[in-house]
Amino acid sequence: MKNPQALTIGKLARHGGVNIMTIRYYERRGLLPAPARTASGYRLYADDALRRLQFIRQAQLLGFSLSEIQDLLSLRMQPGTTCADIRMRAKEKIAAVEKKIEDLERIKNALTALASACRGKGPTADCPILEALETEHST
Amino acid sequence: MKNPQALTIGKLARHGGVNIMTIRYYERRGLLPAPARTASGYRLYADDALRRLQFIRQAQLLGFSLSEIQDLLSLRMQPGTTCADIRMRAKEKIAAVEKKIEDLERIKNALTALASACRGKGPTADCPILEALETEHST
DNA sequence: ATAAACCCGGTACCTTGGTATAGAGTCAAC
DNA sequence: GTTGACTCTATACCAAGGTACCGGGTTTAT
Repeated sequence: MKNPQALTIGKLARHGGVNIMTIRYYERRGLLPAPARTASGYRLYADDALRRLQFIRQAQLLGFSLSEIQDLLSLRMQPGTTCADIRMRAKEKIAAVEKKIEDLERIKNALTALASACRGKGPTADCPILEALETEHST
Repeated sequence: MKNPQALTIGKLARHGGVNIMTIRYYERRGLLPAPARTASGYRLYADDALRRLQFIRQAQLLGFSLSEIQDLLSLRMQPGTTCADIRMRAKEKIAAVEKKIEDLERIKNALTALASACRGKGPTADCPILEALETEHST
């Protein structure tokens, strides 16, 4: 390991807070480029691999799937891609997140209504929650 | 088919709005009880299977997983289960949904901040969205 | 110099909620 | 009385995002 910034896969994994298998998986998926190898076949990563890993994890935290992240990464590489392209992806994701939030709000309201209709005592035979579940119902 | 209310799997599927395979899958998972069979092995369902199917679908719409639905169903069967037990499941689900909403709100806010930091023109080299993704960041 | 820790590739497995396919048997209608 | 629609079982496959195991080779530390 002559290169001072070269990381073995284990070190990259520890620094990046992921599992070694995850790194190999990302490489298979094309999210991480295939790194240099030692004579014996060990992967050797430069620092940019760590930044790439961070990119992936941050994007995941923001709700992007690995496929979408792949898309973001390849956009970034393609010359001619503009900031606007990236921003569009972000806006699309915002819209998707908003939709998911709305769906969950609807679910929450329906559940809350059911839970408050149930006075919470007695046998299940006449539980309004169970009853409601047995009948069609525009949630 | 002497029984007037007996349904073949195909009819049950159509009435319930699901795929035939889904019904068999629910049976394998234990969500639907194994029905009676004709001499030739065809499944024959009574009307309560349809109600059960509706229960499952409604509960899914409310965000319950199939395992949780299984739990609800077996709770309902157990004598001694009270309305309060059911209500507790509903409240737990409400809390989980609320947490998911909060997570998504956080994601949405982070994405919105990034998108508005990006003026949407120029090359990707200095796109604030991409930059933000490369650095650790308490979302 | 030898044990511990590391790494290799390949493959299989996990969860969730189904869907598809194959090859066979059965039922209803014309 | 045969064609077409239906059903049967068993097994495999899908997305998504990994995780685990295996049998071997390599490095590192003592």
